[in-house]
Amino acid sequence: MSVLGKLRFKDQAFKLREDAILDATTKLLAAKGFDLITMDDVAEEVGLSKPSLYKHFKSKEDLVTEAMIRLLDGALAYLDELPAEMAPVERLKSLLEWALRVRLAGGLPFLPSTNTHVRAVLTQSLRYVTRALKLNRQLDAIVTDAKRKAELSSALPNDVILFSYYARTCDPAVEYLRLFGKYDDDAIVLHMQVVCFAGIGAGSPQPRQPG
Amino acid sequence: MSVLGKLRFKDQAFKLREDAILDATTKLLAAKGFDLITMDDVAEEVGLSKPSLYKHFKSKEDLVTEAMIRLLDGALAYLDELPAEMAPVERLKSLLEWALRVRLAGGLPFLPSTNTHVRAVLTQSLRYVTRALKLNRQLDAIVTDAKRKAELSSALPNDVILFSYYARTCDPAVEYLRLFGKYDDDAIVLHMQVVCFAGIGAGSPQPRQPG
DNA sequence: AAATAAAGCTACTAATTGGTAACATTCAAG
DNA sequence: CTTGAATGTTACCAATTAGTAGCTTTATTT
Repeated sequence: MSVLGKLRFKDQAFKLREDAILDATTKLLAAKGFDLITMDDVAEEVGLSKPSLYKHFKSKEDLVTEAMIRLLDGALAYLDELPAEMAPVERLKSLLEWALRVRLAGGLPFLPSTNTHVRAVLTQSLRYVTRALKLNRQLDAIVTDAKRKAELSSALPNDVILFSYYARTCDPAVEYLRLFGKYDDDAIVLHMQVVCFAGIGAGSPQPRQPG
Repeated sequence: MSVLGKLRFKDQAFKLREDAILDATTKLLAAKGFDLITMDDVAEEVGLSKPSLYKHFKSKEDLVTEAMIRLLDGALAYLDELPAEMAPVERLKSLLEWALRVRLAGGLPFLPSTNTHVRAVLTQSLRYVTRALKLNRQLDAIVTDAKRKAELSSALPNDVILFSYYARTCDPAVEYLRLFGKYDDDAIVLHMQVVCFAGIGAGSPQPRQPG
């Protein structure tokens, strides 16, 4: 094992620890939300002392921002890996399903929904904003394509569709159905897809078979 | 002016102060959220010292619970005053419009959407839970009626419809469209109604003319 | 083995927050 | 006018939290 190998091992250990911290942060953000999560919580969840976290992240805000950046990267990667021949509306449905399943597994939506404080923090990060704009551009293009193919409502402006779509990825109805309903994850995802694309009004629901 | 009149005047002053406190609380809850709102904030907004708030409410939780109860009472009252001959789906649309306009005016949705901490606090109050269940029963009956009249999707279970409906009353897309779009309140309400009842997919939108 | 560097922790600091004690002011009763 | 009650405030308390100083432990280098 060469010196280079040893250095890599140490770097790997550092990275592993960093990922463990980010995992714990994501889990706690989903459970408690940004305003109630504490660095003590994260430290305890990882199994380190609080000051040790500051070897990896310079502040709580830095930590949360990096966790959210990782989520956005996940969504961008997911979009990238969808088959090129997939119809635009199917892309949107697939990403929505992915996001909902992440949430049902205890994860976070890839965009913060309502917390103005989080938003203020995140928009201070160029790395975060760059990714969010990239994702938005890609989804906007997909929406435009889907409209052209009569897959999405042409009566709704793109930004209305996009913001509503984002809101469906973090729809609180998911938690309520989980807590108070009798549905498994597949059923919840299916219903949420219907609600997103066909609404709750009378019409022809367009269910997508769960993957 | 009789002694009784004086007592009533004092009671009125007390009630006026209490309403001012609740107004301030509602405004701050909408702006900062439950976890970031402080009693100092409320006191400053009202123009009293913090300890004075405790003459009216025994804790921060009591204050917030009463503010939310007042909102629920508002929603129940609004439902009550709708014309008896109004179609069920129109009732739902009317209440959604009311809720959205309240929010666009700086107010709060009548049900908390995602904050588990708020929910835990509110469910400790019998007065709150009683009202929430009452509203839910009324809306469930309306949904059942609307389904019978083929106004709502019969493919979606009632609770899916209801939780989605509640989520639309606090849809974060409203804030985003307000912040980043070029829409006035009427347009936002109209779009949100379409998104709620017809979804974002291709179909026949069922716009309701803004009142 | 000794010295140095890196990693990790205990103990601490400053600031904030919900709520209270004690004091001050205003109002009402005698 | 004096006294007591009611209302309101300043100052304070205890607990919590982000972040840091200084100490300890572990790993690496000489």
